[in-house]
Parts: sequence; structure tokens; C-alpha cells
Amino acid sequence: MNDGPRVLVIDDEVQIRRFLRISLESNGYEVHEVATGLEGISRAAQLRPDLIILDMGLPDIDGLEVLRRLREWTTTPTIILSVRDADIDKVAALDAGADDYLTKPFSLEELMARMRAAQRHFRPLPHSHLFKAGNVEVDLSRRYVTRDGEPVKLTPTEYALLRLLIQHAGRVMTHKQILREVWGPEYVEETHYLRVYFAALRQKLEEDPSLPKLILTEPGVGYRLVA
Amino acid sequence: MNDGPRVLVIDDEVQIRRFLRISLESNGYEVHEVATGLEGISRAAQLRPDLIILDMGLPDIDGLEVLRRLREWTTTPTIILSVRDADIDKVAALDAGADDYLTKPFSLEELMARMRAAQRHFRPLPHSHLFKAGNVEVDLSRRYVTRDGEPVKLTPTEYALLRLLIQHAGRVMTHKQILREVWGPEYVEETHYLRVYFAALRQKLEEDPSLPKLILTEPGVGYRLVA
DNA sequence: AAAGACATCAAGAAAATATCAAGATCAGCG
DNA sequence: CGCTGATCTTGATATTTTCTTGATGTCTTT
Repeated sequence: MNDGPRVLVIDDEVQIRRFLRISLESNGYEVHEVATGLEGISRAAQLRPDLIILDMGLPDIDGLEVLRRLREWTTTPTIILSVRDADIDKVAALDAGADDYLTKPFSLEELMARMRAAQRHFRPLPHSHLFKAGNVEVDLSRRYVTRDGEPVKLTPTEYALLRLLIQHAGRVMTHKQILREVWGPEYVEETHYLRVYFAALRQKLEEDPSLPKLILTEPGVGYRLVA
Repeated sequence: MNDGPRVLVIDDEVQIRRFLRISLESNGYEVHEVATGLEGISRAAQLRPDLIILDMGLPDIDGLEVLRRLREWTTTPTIILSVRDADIDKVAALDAGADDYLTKPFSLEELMARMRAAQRHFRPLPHSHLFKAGNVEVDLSRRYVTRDGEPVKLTPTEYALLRLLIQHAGRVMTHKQILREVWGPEYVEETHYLRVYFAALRQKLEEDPSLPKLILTEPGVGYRLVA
């Protein structure tokens, strides 16, 4: 399993690591494990996990200290495992930035539910990816195109074409590249499509479609979108 | 005290409410309390608390149902209190969108630490429980829809569809996204459902259903609700 | 001036969407 | 238990949009 969310387990007990590896991997997680706090910190930096499971009783440095050091640079959701059930320990861990605190022994079901809950908090805000050139604006995250502030309607193919150009803005894309990306490898000879669809795009986006300033033709080579 | 974070306590036991009010107010929280689930939902909409503490055993509707109804329109951090310690209850609550789950009796210290942890997660989303566009208004907290001030009756599926669009107002939702969210992952191919139900929604909400101004079709892609 | 590459326009084909209505299912109720 | 009304599902058909294709015109280079 190396497709699901990446989990970093920091625990010195082999049995716990083994148990978590088997259980979580069979539930679609990609599990990485280390036995010490220092390893944990460096592994977290390198791995950029989606979730950290941190045992409080580590051989080298205190779990609380590991958590503090992690929180200096990352907000990755972190769930604490501990044998200690006292309030004061829970309070200390949560206030140091833990997202949740489970007392050993814990049930796998509860751990996984709390993992899902912790992960929900981490959803990165839907930053809208904006492209702007001249009087044309494209919001790739919303699939929304405007010209002079007015919404522009594009067909699926037109939009796919425009998006490809934006992703390579400023650079020339050859006929073959474009055809392969938008229509598929079996269409690389259909250069006529390009003429038809670029004409349509210019019609919808250019001030004067016969004197394009945004979508430029590179004769004999391909097309280019100004950056 | 009416300056700190606003907390809404939904619990039918007077002693618990009293205890929480005194304890939390003396720690700088602004505490509001209700005794039933339905009150809780409407109070949450009106008050916009920073945090909700929800008891699972309520006299009118099940706590889990209250949580689900809250999660239809708000992501306010919500901590569950319950007498039940079984995994299955915890898992159900956390998967329904709870941020944390405490078993009674609990310690005030731990509760407050978990409250602080839960609040850290809160990223206020630009969601309101009221949606308005054109002559249509939707109150998500009451599941109440009006057109020109007149109540509109929607079937459960129609409402689920509308709610999804509202939660993503202004951006295109693809056919698959909609089908997965409203009908479930096994329905992602049933694009015909979309036609039928969008027709019904337009019939009920649009001025002229054949010239929709609210629910727009993006051919080949999906649908979009105007923002 | 001719050839090759590109642009434009338009019409038929294909795909996607809208509409209408009948059968199936389900929940509440006498 | 069967009835009733509401909702969901399914199918048939109409309408709209998009894709594909061909014909024709223009520009540039040699």
C-alpha cells in the first residue's frame, strides 16, 4: 500500500509499531515508522506525512518536547498515544499543539476515527489559482473565465486547450504536443482541429480576433500564450 | 463575562449546564445554553458560537442527528459529551463530523484543554446558514426554502442537491462530484438522475425553468449555482 | 506567381442535456 | 393488512450544444 494518506508512527515499542503498521496498511494508509524522537522529527521533515502518531514515552527525548519541536515548523495533525491518563498530561500535550490524545490501551476503531477527524482539520484552503493576461482572467480552480469582467462560455475542448496553454504560458507548444495532450495520441496529425479551435478561442477572448495579442501563432511550430 | 470565545452548550441536564456555565465563565468564556437539540440548532445559527459542546442524550432528537444537521451548514468545532464509552459511539460521532468526544464524567481541565485544541482548528469558512440569490432564499439551519417569500417544498433528494450546490456556490460541480455526494459512490455513472432532479429544482426555483438564471448548466462538465 | 501553412465559415453528425410520463418503492395510516 | 400519496427510478423522445469535416480565402516565403 503506498497510495493512501501517509502516516508517520513515532513509537519505541516494536509491538505497537507492528500492530499499527499492519492495521493501518490494511486500511489503505501508507505507514512509516521510527523508534526515537529525533528520528521522528527529521523523518517528518523529509516525509511530509499527512498525519503523525506520537508516543509520549520515547527513549531519547520526551514526547512533549518532540511535539513542541514539530510545532515549530509544521501543523501536521498529530495524535498522541500515552500510557498516562492523568489530566495534567493530556492538558500539557493538547496545549503543546496536539490534535488529540489517546490513552493506551486504545481500540483501533477509535484511533482510526480520530485519525479521520484530525485529518479533516487539515484541509488546505481552496486557493483559487488565477491566471491573468490583458483583459482576460482564468480561475482554474473554479473553471471560470472572464473577459473584461464578463463571464466567457467555453466548451470542454476549448477550455482544455486554454488550460494547457496557461500551464505552459510564455512557451511555445508544438502542434503535436497540443494535440496529444488535449485530444490524445491518436490525433497528433489532426492539425486542422487546432485551426478551428484556436479560431474559436480567439473569437471569444481576443479584442480583435484577426490580430491576436494573447494567443500567438508561431508559424510552422505551434502556438504560444503570452505570459 | 461576555467578551471571550462564545460557547454554546446543548445539554438537557441542569447540573451539567450549571457546572459548565460557572466553570467556563470564570475562565473567560461567554456561555450560552439550551436544553434540546432543536433549540441547539436554531441557537447555533443565530448565535454563531466559536465552539459547541453537545450532549448525546437529548430529550427531543438524537445527539448524532443534531450533529449531522449542524454539519449541513457549519464547521464550528463541536465537542461531544456522552455517558457512552463504546467504540462504536465514538466512531459514529467522530465520523459524523465531531471534533472530539469526551466520556462523562470528565474533568474540567481536560475539557478545557480539548476546547483549546478544537478551537485551534477552526478556519472560519465563508459559509452562512442563509443563502440568497435572486428571488430565492435558503435557510440551511432550518432546511427552509422560499421563492419570492413563498415557501417551496423540496423532496429530500432535491434539498440535498440544492444544499450541495450552495456549499459550493459559484463554482462548477462536476457530474461525478454531485452524484458521489448526493447519491453515493456507486451512482457516479447515473448521469440521468442529474437531468431529472435539476429539471425538478429549476421547475420549483427558476423564474423561467427553460432559461435558468440560478442553476446553470456547464455542458460536458457539470452544474453551477450563481454566487 | 506558386506552394505551404494558417484562418474563417458553415453544415451535418454525434454527444450531451432537457422534458415528460409511466412504473416501482416506500412510509404513514385507517 | 392493504390503501394512499409522495418520492424515486427508469424509459422514450425532443432539444441543444459540441464536435467533426469540408470548402474556401488569406498570408508568407521563396
